[in-house]
Amino acid sequence: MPPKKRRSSDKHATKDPRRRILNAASKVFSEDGFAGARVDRIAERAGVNKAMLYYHVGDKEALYEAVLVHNFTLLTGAMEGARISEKGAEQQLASVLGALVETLHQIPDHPRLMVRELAAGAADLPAPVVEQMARVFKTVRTVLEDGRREGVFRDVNPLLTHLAIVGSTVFLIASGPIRQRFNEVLGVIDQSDLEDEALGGRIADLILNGIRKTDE
Amino acid sequence: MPPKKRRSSDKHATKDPRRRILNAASKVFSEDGFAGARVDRIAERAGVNKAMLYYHVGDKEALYEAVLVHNFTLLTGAMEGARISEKGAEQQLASVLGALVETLHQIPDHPRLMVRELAAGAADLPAPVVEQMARVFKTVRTVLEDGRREGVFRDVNPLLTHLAIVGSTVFLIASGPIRQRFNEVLGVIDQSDLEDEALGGRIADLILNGIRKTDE
DNA sequence: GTCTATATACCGATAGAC
DNA sequence: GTCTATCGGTATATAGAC
Repeated sequence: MPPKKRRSSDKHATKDPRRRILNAASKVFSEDGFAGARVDRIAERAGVNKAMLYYHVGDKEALYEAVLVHNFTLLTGAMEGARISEKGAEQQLASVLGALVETLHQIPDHPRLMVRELAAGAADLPAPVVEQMARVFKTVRTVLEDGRREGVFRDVNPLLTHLAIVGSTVFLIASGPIRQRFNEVLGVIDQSDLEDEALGGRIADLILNGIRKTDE
Repeated sequence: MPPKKRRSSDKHATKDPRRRILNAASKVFSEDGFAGARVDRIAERAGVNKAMLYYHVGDKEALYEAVLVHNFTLLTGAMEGARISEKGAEQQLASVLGALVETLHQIPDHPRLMVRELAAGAADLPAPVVEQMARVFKTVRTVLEDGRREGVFRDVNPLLTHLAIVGSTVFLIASGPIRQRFNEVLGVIDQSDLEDEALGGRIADLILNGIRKTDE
C-alpha cells in the first residue's frame, strides 16, 4: 500500500475536504467573481461547514489563490506535455492548441476566472499565479520561434499571436453559456460543429492559416 | 444657437451630471466588477453626492445597464459606419476591424466590462445590451458572408470567426495593464509595435490571413 | 476536527432638512 | 436639485463549546 495520502477508501463521494472546497470555490468564484462570491455558498456547495473552510484553507483570499494555482497547474502541465510529445513546430502548435482547448473545456471555471482577472488588469495577482501564466506564454512562444526557424511560420509577433490564440480560445470556451441567448436574438445558427473537441481542430486551423508561411 | 441641450457653456469641466456619473461608473465597474464596485466610489469619482447619483440615474443596477448601453452604442455606431464606408468585403473587414480596435482603445472600460459579463455567462444581461451585442455580430457576419460570396474569403464558420476576431481584439485591449507584469517575469519583450493604432493593422493582418482564400 | 452563534464592519439605499 | 445622517441588511471572520 502506498504511503501517499491516506484514502478513506471505504465510502463514496468523500474526497479530502480541501479538494472538495477547492472545486466548489472554483465554480463559485468563476460564476460570481471574487467580490461577488459568498463564502457561505462555497462551503455549502462543498458540503462542509463554513468554519471548516477557514480551518482547512484559510480566508477568502487564500482560498482564491489556491484555486487559481491549482487550475493553472493542470493547464501548464497539459500544454507542456503536449509540446514535447510532438516533433515539428506545426505539429507541436496543433498539439499545444489541442491541449489548451481540451483542458479549458474540462475546467471551464479557469478561463472564466482568468478572464475576470484580465478585466481587472491583473493588478494584484499573486506571484505564483503570474508565474503560471508566464509558463503558458513561454510554451507558445517557443513553438512559434521553432516554427519560424524551421521556415514554416511567418515572422509573427509572439506576444500578439499568443494573445490571439489564448484570447480566441478562452473567448470561445467562456462564451459557451451565452451563445444560446445569441441564437434567440439572431435566429438559428448551426453550431453543432462548435461542440465537443472539434473545437480544437477548428481553432488550430484558423490560427495556423493565419501564421503559416505561404508561397508569397 | 442650437436648441439641443442647454450647455452651461460658461465654466469648464462641468458636463451634465448624468454624463459624469456614467463615465465614472464605467471606470469603476470595469475595474472592480459589478459586485466589487462601490457606489460611494463612483459618486466620489464623478464629483457628485451619492444621493444625487441615485436621483439622476437610479440604483446600482440601473446605473450598470445605462453604462453598458452607452458604451455599446459608441461601438456599434463606429463599426456599422466603417462597414458602409467601404466597398469590397476585404476592405470592409479591415475597416470594421479598425473601427473595433480603435473604439475599444478609446473606451477600454468597455471590453473589460464585457469580458466580465462573458465570464459570468452573461446570464442576466439586460435585453437592450444583448441587442447591441447582436448588432456587433451581425456586422461581422455580413462582411464575412459578402466576402465568401465575392470569393475572397474561405467558408469559415461565422460565429467561430467572429469570436476569434472579437476575442483576440478584446483580449489584446484588455490585457494592456498586465503585459508590463509579464515583462518582469519573462524578460524584456519588444512591444513597441503593439502600441497605438498600429494594433488594428496587426490584428487585421493576422485575421485576414486566417480567412483569406488562397490558391489552394 | 467539527459546528453554532455571534461580533464587527461595510455597503446600498433613503429619509428628510434646506 | 442638493446634501447629511442614518437605517437595515448582509458578509467575512472568529470565539468558544463539544
